[in-house]
Amino acid sequence: MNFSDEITNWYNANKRDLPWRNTTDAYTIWLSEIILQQTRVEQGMPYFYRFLERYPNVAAFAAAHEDDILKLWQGLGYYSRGRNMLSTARLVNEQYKGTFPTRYNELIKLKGIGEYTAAAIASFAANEAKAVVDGNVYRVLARYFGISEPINSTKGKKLFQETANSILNMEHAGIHNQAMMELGAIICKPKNPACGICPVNTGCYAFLNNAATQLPVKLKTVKVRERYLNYFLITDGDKILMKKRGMGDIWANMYDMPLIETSEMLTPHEVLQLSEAIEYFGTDAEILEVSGPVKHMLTHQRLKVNFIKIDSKKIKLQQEWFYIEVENLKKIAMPQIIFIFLTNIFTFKNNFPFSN
DNA sequence: AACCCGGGGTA
DNA sequence: TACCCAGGGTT
Repeated sequence: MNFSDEITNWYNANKRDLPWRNTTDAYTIWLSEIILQQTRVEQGMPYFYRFLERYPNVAAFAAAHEDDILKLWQGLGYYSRGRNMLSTARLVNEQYKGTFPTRYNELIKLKGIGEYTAAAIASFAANEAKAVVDGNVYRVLARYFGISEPINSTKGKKLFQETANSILNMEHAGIHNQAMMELGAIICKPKNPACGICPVNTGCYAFLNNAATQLPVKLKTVKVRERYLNYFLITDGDKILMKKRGMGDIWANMYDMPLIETSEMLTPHEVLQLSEAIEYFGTDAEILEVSGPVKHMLTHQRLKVNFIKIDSKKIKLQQEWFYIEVENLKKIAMPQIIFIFLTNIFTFKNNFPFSN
């Protein structure tokens, strides 16, 4: 048996029962693939069910408002995925009459769909002979063939794609792709791979040369930037002052509170003396309570967040600021750290999307 | 080519 | 802490 047959047999006997594997509907597969980008299967699963229930087809998705998509996406991260999906759903609804395309050359044109996702949808929905290369596949190929070219270099990406193409089962591309990824997820894991029970270990470079820990090779990790965020908790009766974030930074178009970012850690008192703070709140703002700094790690940013509850008689409402009933906070999409903070403060019920 | 975009699990 | 996860977009 060749490589593809070996892993396919293994896959058929050992695969996980995942909901998006029981359909050839391109919309459903698209939904699952976007949700699973840089996201663990277990983490994405509840979101997949919730999105499919709320938006069972392209037309339903296309009719949604961005606020609704972001709210449903809350907690999953990489929120541009949700915004791009809405854009793509609307385009498909118009130009493809609500029928999601299944050809690679059509899919690759759509916003939020790159080489991996186009190959995944095309092969799963229509069995088109396109090889997927995701994090799992990089690992399997690097180890099996002993490829030490970095997976995140231009040269490496090309080489790995060509290698994946060369072993693709042209008649059963969908199953082949699933098997490649499943092998990477279940056997050929990043740490402590289960080489002893791997169906292709007898031909594996890394197994034969005890090199699994050295492969794949990945170029330098990006530096982590430190940011200091000072959020202001301002209430008026049962209302709280919130704002909508703009584009061009983390959490685009989501909601948080009035914010002053500083280049270093300042005390709440020092923050209130900044000209920006005086413009917002005047010179007589009173600090009622302080919480923080709360550390929040993103992939490339280390956030240190202070929450400052103030009482000010002279708040100058800014463009995107507004008061909202605390009861209605559960309806708007917030970054996780804001959601957790406000939940702890107010314990507003129905902690949608997920309280666990 | 380099950088940006989240949140959570794991060793 | 460092690395990874069914990556893609922008500059």
